Amino acid sequence: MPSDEPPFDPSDFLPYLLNQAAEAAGQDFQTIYKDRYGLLRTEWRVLFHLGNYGRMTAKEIGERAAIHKTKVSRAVQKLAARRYLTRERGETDRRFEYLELTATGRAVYADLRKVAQAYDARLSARFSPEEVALLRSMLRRLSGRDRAE
Amino acid sequence: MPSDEPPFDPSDFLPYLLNQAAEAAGQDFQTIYKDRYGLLRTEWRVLFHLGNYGRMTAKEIGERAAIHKTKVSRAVQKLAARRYLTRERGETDRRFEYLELTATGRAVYADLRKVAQAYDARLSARFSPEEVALLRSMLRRLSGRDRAE
DNA sequence: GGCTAACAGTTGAATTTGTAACTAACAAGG
DNA sequence: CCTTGTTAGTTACAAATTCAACTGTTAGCC
Repeated sequence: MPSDEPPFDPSDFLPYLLNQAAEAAGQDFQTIYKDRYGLLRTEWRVLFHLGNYGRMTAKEIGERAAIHKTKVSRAVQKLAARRYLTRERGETDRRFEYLELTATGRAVYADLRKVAQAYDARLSARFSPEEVALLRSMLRRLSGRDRAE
Repeated sequence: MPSDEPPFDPSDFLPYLLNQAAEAAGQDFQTIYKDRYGLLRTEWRVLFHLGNYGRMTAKEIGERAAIHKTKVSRAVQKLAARRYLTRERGETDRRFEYLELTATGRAVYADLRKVAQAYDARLSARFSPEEVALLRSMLRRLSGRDRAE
């Protein structure tokens, strides 16, 4: 016996829809970095941030990417074990560790970056440029990382 | 040393953006069903599907909501333990189990549904009706549940 | 019937994540 | 210096998720 009240399809519920879309959109790409380099999602993100912005600390990565520090910590450990990045203690403040991609790490980054761009283009191609632009801006606002609320 | 190539900010990458938005959008609501009824996300989803569409099997739920069968199985077990739903073996085919909310389950559903609707309205209010409509339709297409690709 | 394959759902072991407590390093005030 | 508080990062333990193998049941086909 469904409810008597006006239907409220779960698939109209924004958080639900966002989730479904995010999962579906990330699926194929996930298998690429997983199968090709054995990376986990967090690892891929950390790699991506370092590749794009260069040397930075774990804390910075966590803040920029909104990843919890324990996740960053574990991802960094795995990436370091694979020689994708090097860690260097801060000289003035020894609590920090400066992370930087190795040549290997940069090569992986460059490869995945290409794939990511192509993948993004493929997703975007399903809509008009204006639609995609609006989508991006709305998603940014929803994610609360855009100071425009 | 960031890459020499044109920047490709991770936060421009659609799967990434979708993920961030989904996480942010779901956060507050998650604490509601968690704190108020001790439900896990999957449990809440199963409850919602049964509340909205009425009696159905675990398999149907899994297909509609794109939840893996083991997740559904465990969610159903917890919901049954809390007497939120009843399970009934199919008479013609005893492999199936027909799931249905109890009065308690329906009450929980009704309450959460109200909250969800209000929550959705609050999220949507940040945009124009046209924008929200477009967002929903794009998300549906991305999630691949809309046969329009 | 009796064999095999397919299917709904469950369970167990291995991964992954989340929470909280922890270590090591610095900073500020006395 | 020596407390007290804060910060960057790690670790330990519990909770959740995944993957694969498993049970019980039905269907097809000889």
